[in-house]
Amino acid sequence: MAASPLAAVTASPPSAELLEEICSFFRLLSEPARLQLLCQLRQGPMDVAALIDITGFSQSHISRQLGQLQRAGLVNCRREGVRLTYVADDPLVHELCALVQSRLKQRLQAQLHQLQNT
Amino acid sequence: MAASPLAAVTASPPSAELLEEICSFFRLLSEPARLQLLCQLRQGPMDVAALIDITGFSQSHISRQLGQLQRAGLVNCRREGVRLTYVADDPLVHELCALVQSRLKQRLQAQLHQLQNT
DNA sequence: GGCCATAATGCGTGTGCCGTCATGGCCACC
DNA sequence: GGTGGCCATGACGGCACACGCATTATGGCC
Repeated sequence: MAASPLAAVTASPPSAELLEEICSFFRLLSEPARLQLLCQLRQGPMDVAALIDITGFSQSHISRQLGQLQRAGLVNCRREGVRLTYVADDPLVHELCALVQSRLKQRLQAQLHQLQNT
Repeated sequence: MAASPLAAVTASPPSAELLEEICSFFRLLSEPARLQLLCQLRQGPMDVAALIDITGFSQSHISRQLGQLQRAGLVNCRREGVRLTYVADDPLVHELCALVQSRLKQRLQAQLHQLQNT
């Protein structure tokens, strides 16, 4: 059963617990700071200092966000001497972003089309 | 250009505006009430009274959430006499949920596997 | 037009989370 | 062992938003 990951969701509304978990996942991605970190780490491994430098956020904030992402399994870290190097090798986030992005794009095009017909 | 929707995201970190928009979209899905509404409407068109009955939320709350979803283009509504019937015929949300769900599942399996090896 | 049901909108409250300051723990190096 | 740089964590302010109550706007029916 449930050979396809689509089946369980398509068939009937998910249970309250599953729904809550899915929401928690989306919530992780709903924060610009976290998504920015993920997108930056997509480029390749980085230590915290570099992330602070790029994003401009405080060190404690970066640390907290990375902690959340790590608990969700979206990033991992390895020690490089005294520094921690974070990696985000999971393609899932970018699949999701790509889907949403194409959606936003097609929506804008539809709005543009409607304006031209007016 | 950008024949594949994956290309733009994979290549380089998205701009701040795009990132913000993507976050806003994820934010819509990060609320259990909204995601529940979307999942219910996936079953088929429904009027507001039915949604109130199923979810147990107040009428004003349902109305607000549906308004947000509608502005994002995730639901539409048609008048059926005095009632409004909402529809959510967009497969995107369920693609996203399915991806996240399979992710959660595989993560739980990994944790289980690790416990068995201990 | 008057009336009723349905949906949308101000308003207030509460809560959860973002973001920073300050502190504490950890590791390498002297 | 002492010291200094790097990261994590407790405490706190502030703000955004979920959620319900009460009210208003809107469309069908007599």
